[in-house]
Amino acid sequence: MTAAMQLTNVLKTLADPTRRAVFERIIREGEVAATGLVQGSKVSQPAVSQHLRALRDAGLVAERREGRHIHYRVAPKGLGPLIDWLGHYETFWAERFANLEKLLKESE
Amino acid sequence: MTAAMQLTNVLKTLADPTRRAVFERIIREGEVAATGLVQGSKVSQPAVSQHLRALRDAGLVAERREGRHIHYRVAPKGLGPLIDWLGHYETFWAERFANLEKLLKESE
DNA sequence: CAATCGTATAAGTATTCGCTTATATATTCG
DNA sequence: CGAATATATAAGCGAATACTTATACGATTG
Repeated sequence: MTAAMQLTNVLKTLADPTRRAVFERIIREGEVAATGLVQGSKVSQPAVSQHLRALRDAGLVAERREGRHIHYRVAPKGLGPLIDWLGHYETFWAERFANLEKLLKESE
Repeated sequence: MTAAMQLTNVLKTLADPTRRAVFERIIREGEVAATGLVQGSKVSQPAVSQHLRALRDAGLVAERREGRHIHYRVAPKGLGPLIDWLGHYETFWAERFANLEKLLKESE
């Protein structure tokens, strides 16, 4: 799998708002079982399960089985393709947009 | 339009490899007419035109008319929603993944 | 073992997407 | 004005997407 394909996967996976909401909840809660993610979600359990699979396939989350429960956590390396891509073009934006580092600081 | 919706637009727009390739060419070439982008593209002129519209609608490129030609250039602010989103969750990743700034430096 | 709980998969469907060909809308040139 | 150039829009189509309900699988419990 090329870097471009990985980036495409990450972008496609994060582009869906429902799936991104699941991802953000995992970020905030640290480690959550799928049940916990279904609670408070607008969509059904299978839909959440499908989103979790997509997130895992994209390398954005990892799972840990504990009895009947499967706990999901963020796999920060999954964002690597996105970070790399932004960094790769940073020099082109720097000329007219300061630079990404500065932006990251300002956005906090 | 909420911030989440803008982010969704940016992610969706960049998620298509053909469209992202158009965007990357605009980045590299600085300012290009649509004709130049059609040359060397795998897809037809209308397809390129549709991608350019999507990029403009997402705020990722700006255009400047000059006679019959329309020159496209990157609108760096268009990446704002993406940068902001990454920055917003930076603190959550920092614990286990150093921080985005460091990553950006390393990725050069 | 049987019932139950947590999660995944299967199958079907409506919507969205990216592409094509054909046509329309500027803008310039002779 | 009429022809040519640069770009956009229209219409249609096949593939992908995100959801649903129904069912299967895996692990625990009584």
